[in-house]
Amino acid sequence: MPDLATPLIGWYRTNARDLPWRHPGFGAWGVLVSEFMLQQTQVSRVIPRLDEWLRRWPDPAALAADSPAEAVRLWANLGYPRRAIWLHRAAAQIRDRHDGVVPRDVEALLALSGIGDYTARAVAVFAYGDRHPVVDTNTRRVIARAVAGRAQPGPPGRRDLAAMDALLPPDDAEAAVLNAATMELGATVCTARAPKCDACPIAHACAWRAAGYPDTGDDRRRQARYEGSDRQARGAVLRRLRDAGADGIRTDTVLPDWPDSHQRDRALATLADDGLIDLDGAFVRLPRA
DNA sequence: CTCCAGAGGC
DNA sequence: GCCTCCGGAG
Repeated sequence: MPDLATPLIGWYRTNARDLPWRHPGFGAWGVLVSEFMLQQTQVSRVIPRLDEWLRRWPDPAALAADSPAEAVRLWANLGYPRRAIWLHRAAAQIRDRHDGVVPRDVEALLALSGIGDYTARAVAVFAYGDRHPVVDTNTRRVIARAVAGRAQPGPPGRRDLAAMDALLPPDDAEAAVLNAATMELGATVCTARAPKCDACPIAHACAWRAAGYPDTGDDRRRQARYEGSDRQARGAVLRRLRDAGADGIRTDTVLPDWPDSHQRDRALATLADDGLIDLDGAFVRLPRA
């Protein structure tokens, strides 16, 4: 296999975007919060929310000492608000298990709520400089094309970690840069829709290009329609409660004109299950604890 | 419409 | 393996 690491690392040195979490001394807590926010959410939408969070909660103990309700409020419109609850729980776990210090060990990170294969390794690598494969949707697409010669990656799986691990240089610091560089290439050059192969530092070694850009089919799942979905109903309930006071509102005044009353009730039940709201008799509110 | 620095439950 | 979970940008 041709060496992809050297040209990718060289390209990254001069083409990386200037993002807050890449600044030296940003800190493991900042990296952790940014990675939670970046799960399925674009960089441009994360940056302002991240700044607000870190000014209000500069360390895990500060977040853990505040209420889940405030975490959900400041999460605002980032989407997937369970992440705000999980991050609040993770902050309490860090306080209780790790003396308030974001752990460095991947297994310890994986044991925190809301942290999976991607986020655990992203923290260990980008905050602490250790050597692990970090695989996100960008990395999966770059490997699918450059290495496997396919237009799109298959379903995510364990093999993705092994594939990235095989590309990592032995040196910890260089491996960390390659992880970041591969993600960056996928985000800015080897994009899903219109890849800019003319600007690609590994075009000469790309298996997909060498094969003539075959359309290898697309075995990805299609995402469900949002309009009319339970997710839309849940989002509407939470928006209503974020705007309400700490005491919440009467349950029968939540989305009174929602077209499907069963769907509205289902949204309330599943939000309560997720710990995103408290159903307290005739009242509903964001969770105080 | 698709895509996005995924995770967790089953 | 399968599915759900948000919301904005392109």
